[in-house]
Parts: sequence; structure tokens; C-alpha cells
Amino acid sequence: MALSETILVCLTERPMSGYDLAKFFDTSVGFFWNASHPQIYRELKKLEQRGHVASHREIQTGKPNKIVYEITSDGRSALYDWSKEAVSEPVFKDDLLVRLQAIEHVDKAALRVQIIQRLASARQRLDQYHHIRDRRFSEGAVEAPNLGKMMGLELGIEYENGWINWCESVLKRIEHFEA
Amino acid sequence: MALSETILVCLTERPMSGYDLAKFFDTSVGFFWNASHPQIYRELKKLEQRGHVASHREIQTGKPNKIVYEITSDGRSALYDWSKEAVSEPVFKDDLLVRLQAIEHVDKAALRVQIIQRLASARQRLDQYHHIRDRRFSEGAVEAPNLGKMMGLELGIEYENGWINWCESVLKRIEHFEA
DNA sequence: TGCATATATGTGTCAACGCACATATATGCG
DNA sequence: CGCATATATGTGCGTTGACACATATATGCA
Repeated sequence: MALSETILVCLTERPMSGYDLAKFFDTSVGFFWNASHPQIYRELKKLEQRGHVASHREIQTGKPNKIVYEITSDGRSALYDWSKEAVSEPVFKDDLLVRLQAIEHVDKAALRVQIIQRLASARQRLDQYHHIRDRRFSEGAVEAPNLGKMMGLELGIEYENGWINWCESVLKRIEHFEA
Repeated sequence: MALSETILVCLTERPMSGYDLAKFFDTSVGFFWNASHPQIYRELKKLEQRGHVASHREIQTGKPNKIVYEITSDGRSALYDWSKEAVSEPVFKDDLLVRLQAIEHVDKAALRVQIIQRLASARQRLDQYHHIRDRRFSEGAVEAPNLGKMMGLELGIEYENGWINWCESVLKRIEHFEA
């Protein structure tokens, strides 16, 4: 299971609370690994039991206090060891494509709306990724530690562009044969 | 949950056994919804209890007998009703991208091999998709019932092409800074 | 006969996951 | 004061899903 490793990866960037991680999953690493907040909090407990992360309470003013986790040296070596293991097959599931597969057996008007919504959300994410790229990788030479993050972001950009082009072409083609 | 609907979609094409479905998931619909054979057999039981599919025993010679399922009219209307519901967010998970995100904290030689393997499997799937396209959608005009399947296949082709280009560009870039 | 493989259908079990719900602190608004 | 919202951390519970294992038929090969 890669949720624990994804959390460790996040914590190599900076120490974070469960709440921070949940937001980070929603806006950044969520592109290739997503998790809900209960799952993150539970996983952090397990990681602490294993000694892969350490926590301390941080007193805040104007906000509730938080528990900040940082990766330990044991956590770092666990991450390194894991990285050598075989990569599992990427998981991809999309019930929009399930509908499309049986286009003659679904509500075509609804499908059209669903594709328009998908197009909109792809455009929104593309925008978001462009902003991250401009903010973090704007200078010509990207230093080594950020190279991987930049390449991941580039994949995300290509991915969303692919969806946008595909949705547009599908919308054009289903206009013709809609009742 | 879209596993039951994916099975119904498969059965709109032709009646199938659990074994057939498992192979179909591996080679066709698996691109956008995957499932293991125990999951498929259990789901078929549930679908039959709901009356969305009906089964009959088919005696075979030279092979063990099989239980063939077909979609019922209740199943068809359940599929139609489901198609109007909101599409859930597509799920994508890939621990190769998790490794890449923390490139400074992983075994870079192993990562390089993992990317080469990903490139190979993307090329293999692309090949497979090209074969399906040539076999099923070779004639100029695709009839309406197949239009959705063809558009899904086109997305798969673009998807694998995207991975291939991306893997190649990543391999070039990590050669430079490898120890 | 023994063994491997393909076909065919399952069970048992546990981990992963998602959703609703619970709880508390603090700010701002009417 | 009540209410909404953001921050912050959880529990409870049911579903989904993955993996090992079990079992049976039939073919082919050594």
C-alpha cells in the first residue's frame, strides 16, 4: 500500500499536520494518490507506531492547536527500501467511460452534460497546474530535488490537455446522432 | 459503485460467463474499470438476486461447463437510470509518480528501471489497442452503437501515447544527473 | 502415472476506502 | 446571542477490493 509512502514523501518536503496533509492531497499529490482525511489521520497513527514519523503538539493562537508530524531517519530508510520494490499497476477507474462504452443504453442528454462537466473540471485543474508551474518552476534551471516534482506536474498538464481535447472531439461527434 | 454497472455494460454486448467477463476485464474494459475474478463472481450473484441478470448452465464438451449470464430488461432499465446519476470523480493512483515526487529520497537506478518497464507496458498496450481498432473500427463509417466504444479506445490510445512520450522525456532528463 | 496448463467457479480473510457523524477552537457577521 | 465558516482531529461502520487458497474438468506431454 502506497498511502503510507505517499505521506512519507509529503513529509520529506516539510513537517505537516494531518490537516495540512489532507489539503496537500487535495491540491498537489492528489493527482497521483488521493485519500480522505480519516484515512490520513489513521495512517499517521500507524506510521508513528512503526517509528517512521514523529509528532509534536504545536500551540497556535487564533486557531486550534495542531499535531505536526515529521519523517524520522527510520522513515527515510523505509521509503528508500520501498522505492526499490516493484511498482504496482496504476489504478484508473472512470464511470464516465463506462457510460460511453454503452452509449446506446444510456441517457444521451445526461451523458452530454456529464462530458461538459468533465471538460470544465479538466480545464480547471489544468489552470491550477499552470499556476503551480509558474510559481514553483518558473526560473530556467530547475534544481535536482524539484526535477521529479516538475516532471510529475508536466505529466499532469499533458493528462488534462488530453482530456480537454478528447472531450471536445467527443462533444462534436455526439451532436450529430443525438435524438 | 460502478462494478455492477460495468458488468451490465459488458453483458449488453453479449451474454458471458464469469470467466469470460474476467478475461474481458483484462483485455477490454479494464482500461477504465478493473476487477479480479472473485469480485466479478460475487457481483454476478448480487446482480442475479436483484434480477438485473439471468443465468443458465451451458454444457460444454472438452471444457468444464459454464454459467452464462445475460442482462434482463430490469437490468437494462437499472443501467439507464444509473447513467443519469452524477459521475463520480475518476480514480487514478500510481506509485511510480509517488517515487518520482521524492526523487532525491529514492533509489535512482531502480527508478530508471521502473520507468523503462512502464514505457514497455505502455507500448504493449498501445499495440493491443491499435489491433483492436484495426479489427473492430477499420471501415470508414462506424455505426452508432460502436461510436462510444471507438471514442473510448481513442482515449486509451492517446493516453498510452502520452505515457510513452513522457517516459522517454523523463529518461533523457534523469540520465544527466544520475550518480 | 505425474505434471503443467487452460478452463471454470468459487470461499475466506484482511486491508483499503468512503461516508456520515462527533467534537473542539476561533473568527466574523447580523 | 446564534449561525456560518475555517481550522483541527478524530470514531464508527459498512463497502470495496485484493490475495491466497480450494476445487473440478479436460488436454497434452513426458
